[in-house]
Amino acid sequence: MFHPRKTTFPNRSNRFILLPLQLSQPSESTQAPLTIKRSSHHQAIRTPLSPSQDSLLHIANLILKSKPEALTQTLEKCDVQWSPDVVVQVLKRLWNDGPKALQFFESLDRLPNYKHSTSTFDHAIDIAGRLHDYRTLWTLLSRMRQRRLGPTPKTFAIITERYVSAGKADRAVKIFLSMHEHGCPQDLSSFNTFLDVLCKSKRVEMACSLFKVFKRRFRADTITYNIIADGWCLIKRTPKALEILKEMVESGLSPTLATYNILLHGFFRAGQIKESWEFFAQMKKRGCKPDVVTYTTVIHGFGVAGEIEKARKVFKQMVGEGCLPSVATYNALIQVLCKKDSVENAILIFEEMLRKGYVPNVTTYNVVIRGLCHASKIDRALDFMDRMKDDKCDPNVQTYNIVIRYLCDAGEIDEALDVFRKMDGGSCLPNLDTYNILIGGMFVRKKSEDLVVSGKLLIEMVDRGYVPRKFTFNRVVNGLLLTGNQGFAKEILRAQSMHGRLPCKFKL
DNA sequence: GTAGGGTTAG
Repeated sequence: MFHPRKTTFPNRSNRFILLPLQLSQPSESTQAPLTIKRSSHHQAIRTPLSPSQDSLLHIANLILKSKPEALTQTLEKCDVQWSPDVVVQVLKRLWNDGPKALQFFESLDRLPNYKHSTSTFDHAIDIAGRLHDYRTLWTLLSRMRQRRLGPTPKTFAIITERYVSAGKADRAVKIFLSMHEHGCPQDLSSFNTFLDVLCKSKRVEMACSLFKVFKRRFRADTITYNIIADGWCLIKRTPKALEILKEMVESGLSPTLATYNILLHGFFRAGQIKESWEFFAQMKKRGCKPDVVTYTTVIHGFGVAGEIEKARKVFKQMVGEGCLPSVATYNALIQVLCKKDSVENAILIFEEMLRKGYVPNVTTYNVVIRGLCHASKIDRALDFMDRMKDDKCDPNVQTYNIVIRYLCDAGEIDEALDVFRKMDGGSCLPNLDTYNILIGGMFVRKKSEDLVVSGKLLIEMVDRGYVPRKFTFNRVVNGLLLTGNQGFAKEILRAQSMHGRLPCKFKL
């Protein structure tokens, strides 16, 4: 499944706004891509600022609407000084339309005054990998090398992650081990990154064997051991994590606070609540001062286990012990209140965090919105979504997915479609989950017109590089046939044979 | 893009 990588934009809202002003301002002065302003003469006036979100949105929409053959022309006509920074931002906006993003990347190469950078190549390689288009991926890599722009260790982190998440972990190991043949030597940090990629995809056994073979060659450090321990914790095998940490100490490396936080989280994840509590107590007793990550782990862990009072108590305690909660701490508390207490109590905490000067981020809003939807208060959830826009915290694809899912479940299909339409003209393109949720919703009312919409959505998602499951495909085609839409059903089947990407099962 | 906390329900 496709999961967009975390954005690399500075996370403004995660900062505690009572900090001195110069600390809470992300420094943007070092990069100065150009932005567009139109005078009354429709002539572009360029000012040395990054393009505004609005103009990026405008550019992304132009690209989405443009036919592939006209794309270079469209780009020439854009009143933008193309620079790698601007291109990366546009590629991020086109993230959920991989084929378009790659067309955009290619068209730029035909512009006389623009040259791709290491970073734009990395993004294009990432997108090709996500589309499982490995031929394009390796072509891009060799072009990158010809132009002396890489590949860098980051490029290989991207490639190996794409292979692992496509279920090709063995191939990823070979690629990692052959990095040097592509002009990129391995070192400890690329080794650590690769082990982390394997662990995060739950290929912990494989990571561990690789670790055993190469730990001496790469001189495994604390971070290596932490990565492997966290891997075992992720699959709830805390005894294996403890084993690794024992080995770590024997090899002369000292655990850090991160090590303890990993283990603490592991106990909670494995449902070993008693062990978690004892471990947390031991940490404090032995003078290992918990930090905000430790407290957030404990609050979330107790909450998930249904121990709301304990979670609240720890939240109160942390301030007394000289540790201020972060936005993530609030998010953890709000989430567990939604789940195990009530959304009303969660909103009280949300309001408390505002009073104390914290700036909620998109996760905060998503947690509250989900809580409201879950309590069948969809109208209030929609109010919160509007409020996000006012608070300069744009809804992301998850926000839309939550609301669309609950609207479909409640049978409010027209409202769900309304929200969906807002996405396309908006800042965020639908992802695979969005299409699956909405196509499923088109079967709720058993209306012929809904099935036509489901067919259009199916075609659109394929155009954007998503592969529907066989189940989805058959369901839509069958639905169309059963509601007298034979013509459209045939059209979809024809598109299927042309694309060759759709699952092939259905025969007329 | 060398590690640790917060976003889905079933």
